[in-house]
Amino acid sequence: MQKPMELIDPKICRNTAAIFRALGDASRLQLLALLAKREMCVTELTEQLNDNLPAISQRLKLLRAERLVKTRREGKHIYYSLADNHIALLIENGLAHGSEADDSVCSNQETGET
Amino acid sequence: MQKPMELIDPKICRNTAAIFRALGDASRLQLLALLAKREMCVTELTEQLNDNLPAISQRLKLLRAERLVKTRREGKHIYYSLADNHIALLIENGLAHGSEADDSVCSNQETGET
DNA sequence: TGCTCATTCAATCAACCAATCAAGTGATTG
DNA sequence: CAATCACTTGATTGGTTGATTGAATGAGCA
Repeated sequence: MQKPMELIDPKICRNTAAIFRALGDASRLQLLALLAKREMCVTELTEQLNDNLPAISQRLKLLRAERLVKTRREGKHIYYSLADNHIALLIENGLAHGSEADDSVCSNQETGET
Repeated sequence: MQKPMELIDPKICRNTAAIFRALGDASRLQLLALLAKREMCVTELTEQLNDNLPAISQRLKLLRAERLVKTRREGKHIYYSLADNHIALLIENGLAHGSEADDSVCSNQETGET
């Protein structure tokens, strides 16, 4: 056996993996990309994403648990935004890579454009 | 309803999410971090990570399917390495964020250190 | 204070995921 | 060409995850 190499601290590893896992879903990613532009409340997100409200609330709950988004209450509305700029960078970075990746991974080729 | 905002192309979104999902596991992340240093064959990875061989092979299969790693055969050995530098950057970036994150997320505090 | 709107929470269920083990493949060596 | 080494594959199985529904909460307004 070769000399053992330095491994990453397991705690950090789990932490980081949790962040990546939270980013690892198309619906959540779309949601985050929207929040990267500006803060929004659940209702507006629901309309923008054309999805049902509890589902989005559920996703936001998960993202909040992983501290990827933060909230701000204003009267009746609760506004969501990205927790910090680091996250925005990570998303941007990932999307850049995801864009240039080949399309042979996806079997369906709907454009989704209006 | 406010004016609809530009959503990300669903195909790109799924693609990116798939990459993040592949990164979203502590074992795989540790594996990738090791490969970020230098290419290695399965046997060596098994020793370095102190895990069983089929498990690691299985993880590599998944990572290969998502094109995060690439292989190079040399005689009996198959050497694995990161698919491209973009991936290395993404991992580095994520780990940086994962390191500075608080530890209250994890409920168990085993160190896992030998 | 009671009503309503915006949103969250809790529980259930289906789908997906990853670990494991045994068997298979493909390249080198005698 | 048969054996061995290095690794992959396939099937199973237990554990996680996410969607859904309906009830609950909390702020503002009459």
